[in-house]
Amino acid sequence: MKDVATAAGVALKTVSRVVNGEPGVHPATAERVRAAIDRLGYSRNESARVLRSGRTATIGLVIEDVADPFYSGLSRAVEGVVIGHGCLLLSGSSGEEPGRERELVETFCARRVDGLIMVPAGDDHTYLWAELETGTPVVFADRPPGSGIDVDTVLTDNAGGAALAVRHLLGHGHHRIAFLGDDPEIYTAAERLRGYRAALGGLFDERLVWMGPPSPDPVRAALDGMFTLESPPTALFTGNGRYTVTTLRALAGRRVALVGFDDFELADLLDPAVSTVAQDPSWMGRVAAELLFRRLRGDTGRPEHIELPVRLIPRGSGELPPPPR
Amino acid sequence: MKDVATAAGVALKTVSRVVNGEPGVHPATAERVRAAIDRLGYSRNESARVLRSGRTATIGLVIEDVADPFYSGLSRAVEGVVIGHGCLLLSGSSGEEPGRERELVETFCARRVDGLIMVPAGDDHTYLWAELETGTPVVFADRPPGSGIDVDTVLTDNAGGAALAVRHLLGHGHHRIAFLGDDPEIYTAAERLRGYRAALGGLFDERLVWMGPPSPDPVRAALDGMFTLESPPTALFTGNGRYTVTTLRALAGRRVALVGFDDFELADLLDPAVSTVAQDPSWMGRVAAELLFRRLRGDTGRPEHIELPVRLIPRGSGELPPPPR
DNA sequence: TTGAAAGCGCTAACAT
DNA sequence: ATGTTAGCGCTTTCAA
Repeated sequence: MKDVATAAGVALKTVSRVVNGEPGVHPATAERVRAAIDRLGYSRNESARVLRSGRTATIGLVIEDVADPFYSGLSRAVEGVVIGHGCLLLSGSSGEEPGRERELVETFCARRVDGLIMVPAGDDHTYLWAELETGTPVVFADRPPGSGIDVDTVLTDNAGGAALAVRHLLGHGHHRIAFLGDDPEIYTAAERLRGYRAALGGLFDERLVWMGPPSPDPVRAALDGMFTLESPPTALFTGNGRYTVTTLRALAGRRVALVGFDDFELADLLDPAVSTVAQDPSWMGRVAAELLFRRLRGDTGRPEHIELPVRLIPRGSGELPPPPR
Repeated sequence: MKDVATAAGVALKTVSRVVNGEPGVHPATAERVRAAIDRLGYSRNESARVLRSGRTATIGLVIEDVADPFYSGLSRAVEGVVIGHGCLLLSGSSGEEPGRERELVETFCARRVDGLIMVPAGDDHTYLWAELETGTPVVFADRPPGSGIDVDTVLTDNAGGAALAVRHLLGHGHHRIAFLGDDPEIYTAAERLRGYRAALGGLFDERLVWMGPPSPDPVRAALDGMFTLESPPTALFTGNGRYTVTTLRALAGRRVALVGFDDFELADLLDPAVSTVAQDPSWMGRVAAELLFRRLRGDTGRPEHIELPVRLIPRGSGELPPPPR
């Protein structure tokens, strides 16, 4: 900046004004400065600007895994809003590990992000206290913060979506509906189980519930176990997109009624086409990011707790009737 | 840092030493400092560190779209390597717009990233000259840089993969093999067309080639046109994952032999299961990132041009015989 | 083993 | 409309 000033025959501050588009610079002077900038290939050092001004124009995003379509969709939406506000996005994947989540958050905070959006992996977020006190806004997405923290949160109506799926299957004559989902330690899985159970009421049978990681072998074993019960399931409700796919593979062509939580590409091309309870990851990302920027603009209202609705997309698999007895 | 120093009764420099794990601090002193750090909830201001030291420990990644599984897989792999080197990843999507690509690169450079990995959207990268001269290493992935720039590059064997697909279909008795792919302005699309054409030799017929954006209506129209030819195609080769899916939808159940470039989840569950030419996005990401860190470690050898092999995964659709005449 | 001082490149506050 | 000065929080350099 000093060199540009010398080259343009002005003071350093004038260059700063031009670079920042501040008013009160004579057009001709500004032009001279811009010419010097181009000639010297100058570009402002953001670290220095941040150090002085305290504003980084950076938002941190912690998700579970960029390679998961749900989170990459969410990322893309967050990125869009962030860019639209002239900011840059730092992002990282926790891989469902609380320690990694915390490391990422601490790294982002050390870089003085203006705000943070996170899909938590752990359930203890008291380590955020210090940062929250300095005024950095934090928005939780997809899963709520652990106890002791109350900030803006954007969730999906998980229980409602699960109930929707179960009622849909009940409506098509099923009484034995199994649930396969993630470990209930994961918030969304627990909520979906809750909705499933509530909608089933007296029909609930714990032998038709299996929760664990969505790996092929355990899922196949679980299904085999259920199908050899005296009164086997006639319909399945799968707790997320990965589960749906793993389950479909394990079924190996057997035609069983199925509704899956999470929509996925190609659901319409399978045979039967797969009925799903669809969340909208872009919507969640957009809402979370907008909530964050509202805080950055100075909104100090009470924390918002938004629950996004889901919709059931009937495509065939969820409308299969129970087999005749 | 000053406050921590005061609290611990040492000089500021000693705190700096402890924070950076520099040697030459008495264990007891270090312990006092660490206690003060915890008590005060201190975390180092990275901007100040960067300003002074010049090293940001940050890598920039420009891709086409995080929400595309190919690029999200690549991102995840890059992130892994970057984190493993104690750095942070800045990433952004160009959305296939050269202007946006350049903006992202400039933003990253203004933030003084230590290095850059990019999937270019445009074909003029002379704007990188200034940055390259300052010693910032740049690695191109998936597509090569425009002329005038020679840096490390990691590509897929696009032409070879296309030829593999075509030879596979020829081997199953097809003579009329259509190609549907992106606009040849996109490097990978042009290369795949080249491989397709080379493998077909005299059988090449430009009426069986359609290139454009992978939108449902145009693709359906193109297919309809080809299938009403006097001598219609008996097999299709689709130029990327999105194309494969769009084409499958447009086929609406018609059984036509098909091999798609890019593997995708669920390819095995469709009927017929889809044969693909599989690239490995994670591998590409890892190789690109490792190339970058090699440069950051000071390797000044000539630019590397790596071409990753692909493999054909036969699943059924590529092995369908031509219909009897 | 520890500390003091200089200064990275910029912007805020205050002149002129 | 333009310039001057101080200082953001840290690392580097040099000294004790």
